Amino acid sequence: MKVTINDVAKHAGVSMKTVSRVINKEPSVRKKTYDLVMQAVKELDYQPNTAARNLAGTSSFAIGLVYDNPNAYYVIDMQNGVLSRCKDEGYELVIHPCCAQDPDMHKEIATMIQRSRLAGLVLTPPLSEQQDIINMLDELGVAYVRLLSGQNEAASNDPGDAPEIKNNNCIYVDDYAAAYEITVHLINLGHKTIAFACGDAEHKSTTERLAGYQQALKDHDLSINNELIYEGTYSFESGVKGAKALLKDNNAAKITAILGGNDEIAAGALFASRLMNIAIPEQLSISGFEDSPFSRQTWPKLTTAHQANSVISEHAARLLFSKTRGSRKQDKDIITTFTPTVVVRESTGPAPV
Amino acid sequence: MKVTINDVAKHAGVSMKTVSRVINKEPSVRKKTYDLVMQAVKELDYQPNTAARNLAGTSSFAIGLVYDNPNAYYVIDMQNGVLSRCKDEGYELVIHPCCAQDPDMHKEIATMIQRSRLAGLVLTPPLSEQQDIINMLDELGVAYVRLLSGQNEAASNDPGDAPEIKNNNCIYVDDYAAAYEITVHLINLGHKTIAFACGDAEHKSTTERLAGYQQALKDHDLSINNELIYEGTYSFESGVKGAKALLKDNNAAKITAILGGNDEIAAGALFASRLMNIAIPEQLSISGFEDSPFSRQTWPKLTTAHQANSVISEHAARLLFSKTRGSRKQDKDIITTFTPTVVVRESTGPAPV
DNA sequence: AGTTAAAATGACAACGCTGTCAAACTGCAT
DNA sequence: ATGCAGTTTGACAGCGTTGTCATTTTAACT
Repeated sequence: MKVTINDVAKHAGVSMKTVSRVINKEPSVRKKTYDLVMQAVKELDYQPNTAARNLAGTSSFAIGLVYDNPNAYYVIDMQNGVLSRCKDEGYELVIHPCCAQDPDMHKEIATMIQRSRLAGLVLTPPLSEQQDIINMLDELGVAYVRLLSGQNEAASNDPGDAPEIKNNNCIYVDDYAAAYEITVHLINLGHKTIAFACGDAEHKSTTERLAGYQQALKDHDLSINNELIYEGTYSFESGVKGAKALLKDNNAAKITAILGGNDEIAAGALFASRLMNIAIPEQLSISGFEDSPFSRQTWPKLTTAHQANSVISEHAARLLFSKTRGSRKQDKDIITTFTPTVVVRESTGPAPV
Repeated sequence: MKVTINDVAKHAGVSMKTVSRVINKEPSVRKKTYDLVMQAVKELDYQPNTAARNLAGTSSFAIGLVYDNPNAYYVIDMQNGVLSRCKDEGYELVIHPCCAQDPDMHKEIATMIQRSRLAGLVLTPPLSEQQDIINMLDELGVAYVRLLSGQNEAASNDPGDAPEIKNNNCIYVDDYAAAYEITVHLINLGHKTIAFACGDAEHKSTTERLAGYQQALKDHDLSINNELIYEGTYSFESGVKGAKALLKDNNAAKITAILGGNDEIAAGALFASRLMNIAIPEQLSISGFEDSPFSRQTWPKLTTAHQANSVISEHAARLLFSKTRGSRKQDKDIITTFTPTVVVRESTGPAPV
C-alpha cells in the first residue's frame, strides 16, 4: 500500500538519492535516468511523504499566508492565488488569520514559522506594513514577500546600487494611481464637489487612495476641502455613517459624488442614500474600490476600481518561490506592481445640473 | 536557537520520552513530573517540530478541509471554525478547494491525504454527499466528518443497535425545518402565493429546503404549484433570472412572495424586482437563506435563515478530533444537528391586499 | 515486612527522506 | 592508451520526534 522512495529506487535500479534528485528536479541527472525513475514513480504511484521531506530537508515544503482582513472575498482570492502556485510547486499552504492589533503578533507568527519550519511567508496588509514583524522575519532569516499599497520606490533612486537587493520582496498595488483615475472619471462626468469616505487610517491603502484623489482634484483645479473627507473604516456600517455625515448639510456642500474607500463603504453609502431618498446616480454618484463580487450585486451596480487579487497573490507566491530553496528561476515574468483599473458601472453618472 | 526535545529532557532531568508524553498530554505522567517538564518547556521556549512529529507518529498533526463552494463568506466561516479548534488542539489545517464535478476528485483527495498523512478530513456539501469520496475515505481508514443537509436519521431507527456506530460522523443542518419556518413566517404575513427559487439541483440542501417549503404550504392548506418553483443555481445571476421568470406573468400567478434558495438568489431577486419597478416589501416579499453578511447590505435588508457556519464547522472539527489519536474525549458537548433560525428584516412584509 | 499488580519512566529503534561527501563514470585533450 | 576535469551516481548518517517494550517506581494489598 505504502510506497517509499526505497521501493522506487529498487524498481528503477538506482539509488534512493537519485530518486530524490528526480523528485526534487535537481539538475545533473541524466535524461535517461530521469525517465527511468519517473516511470517507476508512475508505475508504483509513489507519493513523496511530506513529513519526511520536511524533516530531512533544510526547510519544509510549506509556506504561510498571514492576513487580518474581514473581507471574505479578499481573503479567498488571496488564498486561491497562492494556492494555485503551491499546487504547481508541490507545496502546502498554512493559512494564518490573525489580529494585527495584538502586540504579540510577531511572536505568534514566529512560533508558527518555527513549528512548521515554513519555507516562506506571504504578508498581506496591514501586517505587511508592521515593522516589528518585518524585523522578526529578518532575524529569523525566513523568506517573505510583502503585499504593499504604493509604488516601488527602489526603481528610481540609487540606480548605481545593485537594484535587486532593495525592495525585491514586495508586490505593490498602486492605489494612488487607481484613486487618481477613478477621481478623474468622476471629474470628467462634470462633478466638482467630490467627497471621499476613507477606510481605516492605519492602512497605507487609505492614505494612498486619499492622496490619489487629492492629486486628481488638484490637477483639475478643484479645491481640496477637508469637510469632504470622512474618516472611517473599511466597513459597510462606516459607509452608511459616512454618507449620512457627508450629506447632512448637503445644500451647503453640494456634494454630487462620493468616492468610497472600498466597495463595502460604497455599498454602505448606497444604502444611506436610499434612506435619504437620494437617487443614484441621478442625484449622486457613488464609486467603490476593489471590485469585490458584491459590487455587482448592489443596486445600482457599483463603479469601482478592479483589483485582480488572485492574480496579485499568485505573483506574490511566485516571487516567494523564486527565493526559496535552490530555485534559480528567473524573476523575469513576475509582475511586481499592479494598478487597479476603473470599471464603470451604473452607480456613477453625469453630475446633476 | 533551535531547542529540541532532548534539550528539554536534559533540562528537566527526565527522558525524551517523558517529555514527549507531556507534550502529547498522554495519561500516566505524575503531576510532579508534568510540572517539571512544563517549566523546562517554558524556560527554553521549546517548540515541538511538526515535521518530526508527523513523521514519527502514526498520523500527522494536520487535518484537511475540503470544499467546493463559490460563496466566500461560507468558506471563510468554515475555515475559521475549524481553525479555532485546530489551534486549541495544536493541529494544522490544510485547506483544499476543489471541483466536485471532476471525476478524479476522490483520487486527488486521496493523494492529498497520503502526502500529508492527514489525521482527518472535514467534508462540506456537496462533496460530503458524494459516495465515491466516502468509499475512498473508508477504504483508506481515514477519520472524517461530513457536513450534511438534513436530519440525523440514526436517532430514530434501531434503538437496540449500538447507536454510536451509525452516522456518528455527520453534522446535520436541518434545512428542511428552517425552510418550513421561513415559509410559515411568510404565510403568517398573509401570503398565499409563495414562489421558491431553488439552488443547484444536485445539492441536498436544495431538495431539503424545497421539501420544507412544500410541507409548510401543505400544512396550511395552500396548494403546491410547480409553476411557482424556479430551478436554478445558488448564484446572484440565477436569482435575477428566476425572479424575472417567476414574475413575468405576474398577473396570472399573483406571486406576493419569493423564497430564495440562499441569500445570493434573494439578492438577485431583489435586483430584478428593482428592474421591474416592484417595491419590496410593499408589493413583493423576498427572503433569503444563510444569513451571509451581505444580507445586511442589500436594500432593503434581507429576511433570511441564520446559519452559524463557524459554530457548525467548529463542532465538525470537534467531532473529528474526538475520533483521532487516543483522544478519549466525551462527545457529550458536541452538537450534531443545527437548525437555522429565521431572522426577520426588511425584505418581507404583509401581503398586499 | 513481603508480595503483587499497576503506574510511571526510560532505552532505543524506527519513521522516510535529504545533505554530505566520496566514488564512479563520462568525454576530451594529450 | 593515459590523464584530467567535469558530470553523474551512490553509501550512509542524520533530521527530531514517537512507538515498542523493558525497567523501575509506586501503591495496595496480605
